[in-house]
Amino acid sequence: MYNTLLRHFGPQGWWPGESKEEIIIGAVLTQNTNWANVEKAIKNLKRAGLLSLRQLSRCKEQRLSALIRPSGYFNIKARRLKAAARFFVSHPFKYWDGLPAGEFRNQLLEVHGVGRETADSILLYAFNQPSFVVDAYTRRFGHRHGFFASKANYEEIRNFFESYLPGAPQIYNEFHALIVKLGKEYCRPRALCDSCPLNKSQFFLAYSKNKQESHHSP
DNA sequence: CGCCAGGGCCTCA
DNA sequence: TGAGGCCATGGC
Repeated sequence: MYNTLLRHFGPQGWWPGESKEEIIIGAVLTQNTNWANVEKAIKNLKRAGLLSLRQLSRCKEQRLSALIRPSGYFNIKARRLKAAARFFVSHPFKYWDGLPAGEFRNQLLEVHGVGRETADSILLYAFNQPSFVVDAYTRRFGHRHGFFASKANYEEIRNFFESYLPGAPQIYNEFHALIVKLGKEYCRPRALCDSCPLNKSQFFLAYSKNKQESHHSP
């Protein structure tokens, strides 16, 4: 499926940010939010010279929330950005060199506003660590293909992908980005299976046949 | 107008 | 542990 998606859509070139710091900031801003809105907030931050964790840690929360208003949840996200900024000021990037990714992940999860997906996005896209990112698109895509139950928990789903994929960050990076692309164009809330690039794959056909035999809905 | 978008925290069983 | 409420803007 990875190869089919890559062939169909081409390399996605993620993360859409230019620096580690911008990726971390974007990971918080994009929580349950359209990326286009995040870009407006990032542009505001850049113009204000605040696209930096050190600057964010010094900025007043109220000023910050005004700047990131277009990204939605601006009061909540201002607080979360401050927390993430403080975290990386007290534990700079170099601090994590050579430390186990699992420990880094646990520390990230302690930060207010950094949950599993945000932590994994930071690990994978800012630090090139092989942690598979599970988002709403991933759940929808995986559930529709019968990989796991719709109510499967985060770690269960992450483990599913990590156990079937080579543990290379570049693969996790590209696959997640491709799943997002698929989720936006085909695997939408109302699924467009007829034109989906995956409905011609050998795996999909075998799966559909299986489903039919066991009387499940498609 | 309603739906949706690259979640996470808090509360309460 | 997990379900449910809450947070908010902007595009279609």
